[in-house]
Amino acid sequence: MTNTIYTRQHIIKAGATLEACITNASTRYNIKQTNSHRIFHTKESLFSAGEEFEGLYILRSGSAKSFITSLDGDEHITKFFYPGDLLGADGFDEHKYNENILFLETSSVCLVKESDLHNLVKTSDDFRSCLLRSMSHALVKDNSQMMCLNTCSSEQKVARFIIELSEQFHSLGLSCTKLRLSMTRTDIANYMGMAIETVSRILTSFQNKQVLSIKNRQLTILKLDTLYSLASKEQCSNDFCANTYTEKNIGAVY
Amino acid sequence: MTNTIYTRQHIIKAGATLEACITNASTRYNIKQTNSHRIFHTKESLFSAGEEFEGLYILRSGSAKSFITSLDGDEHITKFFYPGDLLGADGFDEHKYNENILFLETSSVCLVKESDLHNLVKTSDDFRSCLLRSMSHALVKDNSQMMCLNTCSSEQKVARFIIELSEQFHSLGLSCTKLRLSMTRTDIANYMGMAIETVSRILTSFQNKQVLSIKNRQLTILKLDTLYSLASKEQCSNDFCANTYTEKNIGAVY
DNA sequence: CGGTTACTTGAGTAGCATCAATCTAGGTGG
DNA sequence: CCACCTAGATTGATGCTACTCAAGTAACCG
Repeated sequence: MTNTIYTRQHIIKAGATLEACITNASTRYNIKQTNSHRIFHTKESLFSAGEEFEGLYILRSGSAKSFITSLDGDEHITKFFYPGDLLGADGFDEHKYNENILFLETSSVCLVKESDLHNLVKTSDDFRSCLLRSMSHALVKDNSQMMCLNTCSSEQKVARFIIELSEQFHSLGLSCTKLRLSMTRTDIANYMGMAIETVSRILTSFQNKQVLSIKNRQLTILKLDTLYSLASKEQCSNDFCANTYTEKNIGAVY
Repeated sequence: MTNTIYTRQHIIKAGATLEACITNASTRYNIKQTNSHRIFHTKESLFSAGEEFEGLYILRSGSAKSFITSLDGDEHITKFFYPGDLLGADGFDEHKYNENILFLETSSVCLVKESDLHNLVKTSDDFRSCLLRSMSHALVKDNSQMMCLNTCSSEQKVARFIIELSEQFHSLGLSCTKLRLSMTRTDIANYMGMAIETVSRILTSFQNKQVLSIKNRQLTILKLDTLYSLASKEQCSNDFCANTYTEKNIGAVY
């Protein structure tokens, strides 16, 4: 049964299910399963924009980032990936990958070759549903990310980023309050469309508010509910935002 | 043969091809074709977020916008649609539509019911490829839109918006220099993440620079190449941006 | 342990949003 | 057919968010 109740984090499930589907369907419909597993290390590349599309990858462990490059050479991070996530779905378009994937830590992936993919889509109802759902979910996430980029203040952006991460970790069965960031501050800033100094300042202000504590890459969320209210729009209008830059001056760490 | 050479605008082709695929495949594989055609008028809604997913729509004529609503009720336009575009692909995710679609003018659509969709994907190689390509292309476009929102100045955003529109029109066989905007300035501002006043000011500045002329919704591009350079990053750094707000004061319309 | 990369903090300012007022066009009803 | 009304668009003045530049500190790696 694939009729699970779908939550906000279900891309993970969909991803996990995808892999299950592959195993199931391969044996059931007697499809020669050629999906290979590989391990990569920090800063290694899975593929780059322009390379021939070979199939989809499922991230099994670790984490990665995808980025595209503008004509003038600067890079923009489009997404961070965690176990269960699908990599390379943008490759169907022109039959070559559209983005670059770099691993943020030691990670393992599993390749589903294009030919297998088509067989699986044809024969397995589960797999077909999973794949469509997974790509569809990516579109949904893109929309909400775009809305955030367009309408959120920097403070809200950082709060949202941390919450998203926390939920992601939670859905993977990890702690949602104690997390290790696998990306740099620069990566976060780039992804969220802000200056690295702003990210740093806001994280410091969150620490001053006792909302979280962060040392290097080790993040502990102290007040999850406050973080949520910082991420929502109404909350911000009066005090919080204004204080981000000035609170040191009025000297208060209540 | 679906192995066309893919250009920037090929989502149109893919959309068009999609429809062709449906017709072909339906007759060839004897699939009961239940896709219905309907006509909508300005400001009418195709579906709203949360409604049960029934299938995909292909826009045949006219134009539409999609938007999502945040918790505090404000709306954010996520995309504009033109003939050939696929509507509702985000519905696979939770089996309900995720966004709202409103038509910007009198338009017609064609529904491909979910059941038909699955049959087509199973039986028709062409249709399957088209669908995957189409969804994949949406992901690619999202990425470039996000990069634009994150890194472009307001001037670049407006320039890019117009160029995108021009290319869209061109790929539809219409003039790429004389176009009628089907959306309001407010819509453009919302989509591009800026204030409506800023959009208006920049359009005025483009007119002063003789790059384009715009009267109400009727836009004529006078210098396409200049527009392209305004949209690229390097160009902006020195003169143009600084002058956007001040050029009137120094009084010059060279 | 020197060199590089990552991060923090401060000061100054530009770009753009906001507020407010005016203008225009399209639609409606008397 | 004209006067009115409302939504859409323009233009100006002002202020704030967040970027840039700059300098210093901390962590990491060979």
